[in-house]
Amino acid sequence: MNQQEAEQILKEKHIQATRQRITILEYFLEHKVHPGIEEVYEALADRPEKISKATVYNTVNLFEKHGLLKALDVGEAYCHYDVDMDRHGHFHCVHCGKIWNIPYDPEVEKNLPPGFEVLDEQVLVKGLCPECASENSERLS
Amino acid sequence: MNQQEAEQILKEKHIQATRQRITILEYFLEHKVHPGIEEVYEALADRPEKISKATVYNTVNLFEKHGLLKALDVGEAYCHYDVDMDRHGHFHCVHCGKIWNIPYDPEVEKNLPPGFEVLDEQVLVKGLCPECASENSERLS
DNA sequence: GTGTCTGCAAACGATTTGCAAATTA
DNA sequence: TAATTTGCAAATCGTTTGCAGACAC
Repeated sequence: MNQQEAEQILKEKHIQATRQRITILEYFLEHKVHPGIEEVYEALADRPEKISKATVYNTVNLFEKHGLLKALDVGEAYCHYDVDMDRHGHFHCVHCGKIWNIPYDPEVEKNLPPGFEVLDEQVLVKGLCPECASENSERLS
Repeated sequence: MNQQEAEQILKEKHIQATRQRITILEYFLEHKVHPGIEEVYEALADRPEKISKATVYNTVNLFEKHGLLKALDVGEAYCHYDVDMDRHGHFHCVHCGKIWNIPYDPEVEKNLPPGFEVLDEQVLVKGLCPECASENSERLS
């Protein structure tokens, strides 16, 4: 089902729908929780249609250029990617490393001096997720 | 003047005030507009007290750990650093690469589900600065 | 004097790239 | 068949690290 959806999306964007590109986009559609390159590569390694890491990199860059994905850099060594293009921010737990989507109000642009043209905005909050926060307070008590 | 200020700050933070650390912190205090490692290194290369790039890296990491600086990743290959620890966001011009400080209202936390503990937040807007935006519209007309 | 910091060069790790073989239309 | 894409391995580049000598206290 996602296979066909992925192929359809690629055709709409006028991106040649190769086996590898369909598989990678399908993976992103099924795993919207911000995978990294390594994660995509590992996940697809055991499939019959083997995909090299260079292809994962090139494909993800291509997708980003066409607006199918957004890079999400939380300060780790590598980058995460996000297929969800709706406006939302991210919460990054500095303890367990998990990333959550969070809502935020559209107020950034109203504070911008005139003349600036907005193309994209990112809101990133770092801290402790509920689980890690409670672990932490237990340790202290 | 900044020399003494830098030394003072280091002592307050209980960081051993070496010649290199004072020089690097002094540079950041004089250049708050988000320098990168390379920029700091190049700027201090002609000074009598030569500073290796490894030391710039180690020192900046040390400063960050002690809360003197914040890393600012706008998606370029390398990182920028910001000594201004007051709450503010950044505007990154994707055309000329310049970075501006911008204000934003504190509304992120109120949208956060309960249990999340905030340590830091970053607001990054990408787009065209007034200069590049007008250049761009001229080209189109 | 003793422990910490610096500089150098080598190591590292994520990402990109050149090119021949494979795949797509 | 012609043009594009893939896979591999090598290259790239920002950053980290090991270690001997230099410096701070």
